[in-house]
Amino acid sequence: MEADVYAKNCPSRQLLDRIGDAWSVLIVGVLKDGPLRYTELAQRIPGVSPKMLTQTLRGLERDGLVTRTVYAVVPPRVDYTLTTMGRSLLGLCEALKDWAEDNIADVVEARDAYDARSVA
Amino acid sequence: MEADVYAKNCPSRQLLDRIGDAWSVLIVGVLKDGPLRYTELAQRIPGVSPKMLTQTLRGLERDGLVTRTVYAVVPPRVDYTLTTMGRSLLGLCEALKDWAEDNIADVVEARDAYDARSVA
DNA sequence: CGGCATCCCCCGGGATACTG
DNA sequence: CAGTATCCCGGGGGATGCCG
Repeated sequence: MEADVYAKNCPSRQLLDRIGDAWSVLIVGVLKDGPLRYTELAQRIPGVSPKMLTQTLRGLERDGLVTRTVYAVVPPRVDYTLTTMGRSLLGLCEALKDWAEDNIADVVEARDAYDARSVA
Repeated sequence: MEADVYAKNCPSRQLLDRIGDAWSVLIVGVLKDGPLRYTELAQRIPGVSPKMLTQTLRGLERDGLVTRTVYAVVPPRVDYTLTTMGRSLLGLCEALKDWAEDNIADVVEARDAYDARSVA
């Protein structure tokens, strides 16, 4: 299989979009220690709307990165877990997260410098 | 510096968006072997519109990941190069690209299975 | 609890055309 | 060559409200 993200119509480009999506990265990252319920996910990812949370989870499930388990109890309980493929993405997500956190200071500085230049 | 992508208002989230952006990943990846001109970039990234190319390059430049060098010649010549920080992203971009290309087959399969289930 | 439906607004981003 | 300018459409994504 010769997938090539530099090929215009290669589906691997869509995949790049998915794993680049900030919500996806955050969700995968937060699932690293085990299954979480819908509400727990919402709590650990401040700022995510119910809509985006559901939507992103559905996408991850469809792509085989996350498993959705429904328990037939009252009140309802739904667990989300990483699949094997999802777990293979963990390293990348953490690296992404670490890089962002390590370099944000320099980036902010670069932005200020750039913006100051534009004004002048 | 305590950056935390899981903090709602931390600028590192914006950074996550930037390095997650597919165009950014592709541009950084294609610059790994050295400087390229605007047109060369356009050629090596099929499907990118002039607008998105310029816009993404400006963003990368502003964030201090790419250097833009203008030569005062006719016809005009502009080179784009990775900065040191930009180069520090290279490993990540390649890992992203590799993961996408390695796993797209499984993902497509998972999607088909998921969609078949929905129809039924 | 864990959603899905709806409304609605904003803007990302493609296509096209023009300029220094 | 390396953009900028303009138009325009689709959809991303927030807010709200309802259901099993």
